[in-house]
Amino acid sequence: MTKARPPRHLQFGNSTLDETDARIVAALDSDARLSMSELARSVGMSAPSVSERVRRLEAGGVVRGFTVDVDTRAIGYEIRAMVRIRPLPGKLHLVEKLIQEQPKFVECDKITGDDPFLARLVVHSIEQMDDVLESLSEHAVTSTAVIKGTSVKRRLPPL
Amino acid sequence: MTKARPPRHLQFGNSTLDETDARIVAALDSDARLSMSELARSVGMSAPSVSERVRRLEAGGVVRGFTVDVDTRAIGYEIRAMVRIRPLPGKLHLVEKLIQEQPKFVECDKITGDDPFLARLVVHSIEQMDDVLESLSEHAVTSTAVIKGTSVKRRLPPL
DNA sequence: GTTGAAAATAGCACGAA
DNA sequence: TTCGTGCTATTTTCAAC
Repeated sequence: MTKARPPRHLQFGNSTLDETDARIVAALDSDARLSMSELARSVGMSAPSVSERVRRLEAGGVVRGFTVDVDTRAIGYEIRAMVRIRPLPGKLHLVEKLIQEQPKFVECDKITGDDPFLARLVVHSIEQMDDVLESLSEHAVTSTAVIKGTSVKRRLPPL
Repeated sequence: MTKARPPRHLQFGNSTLDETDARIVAALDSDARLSMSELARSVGMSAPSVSERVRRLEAGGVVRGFTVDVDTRAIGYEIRAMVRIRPLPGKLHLVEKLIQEQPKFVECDKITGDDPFLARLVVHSIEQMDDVLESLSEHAVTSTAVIKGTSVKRRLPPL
């Protein structure tokens, strides 16, 4: 009896990608709008094969979708900040809802430690940042660190 | 004398987008692989016009590119964490370099406050997380918060 | 910004390895 | 089961307006 490799459709969920899938994902990460033909050329396969692999990567949950990388500063959001948020006793769910409903919070993770939330905030000005933080002050304590620059731009880990 | 609106090609860099551009960017954010035809239909314009607007959004720096949203858990990175990093005296640049060269740090911002760096880390296991933090311990003090979940998935601020 | 034609591409069925 | 070929429909691109 030969050592069975799990069928491809079960390989997603915890495992690694094969060489070809990794190259496809990496190529799409640098330009998600590549045509299937270009993609196929860059990995040395036919377009239908690549197309099918992308479909499976999406179906398997590895690829959640394709998005645009917008420079928020270019549209007037001059200030970015990371805000740690500690709701007052009994206000955890209320505060989470307030964060979700404030669209200038562009991302928020629930984390371990003293502060349950860590959120990314973009605003047009310091005054506007103060307004947003002020609107939470009744229900939570916040610690804000303004972003001065970027050391590592969002990237994929090793595939 | 009529109140002059700045010409479109100078509008990027600090201003807001017009209604159509905002709809285009929002549509691309939810699916960056939409065809120009579909995009054109959704905003009620011809394909060449939409195509030209997208080209200008890229040239103007509003759109930096198109990326894929990968679920790192689906490829085995079970643990995500936010790590605050405070280099020891004189080691700021060395530490920044170490962060940049560790591909499991998938993002890192330079921030104000006691800890100069705030980095996002993805790892396969707690043991692997410890390895990464250990590799910095000679040059920096770290504070790690494991991500338990997400309150706000990365999204665009109001356009 | 729109239209229309030519080139490129995507999607499908089918056959080969 | 995965990949490649050939077909048709759709899309992209460019020109002219």
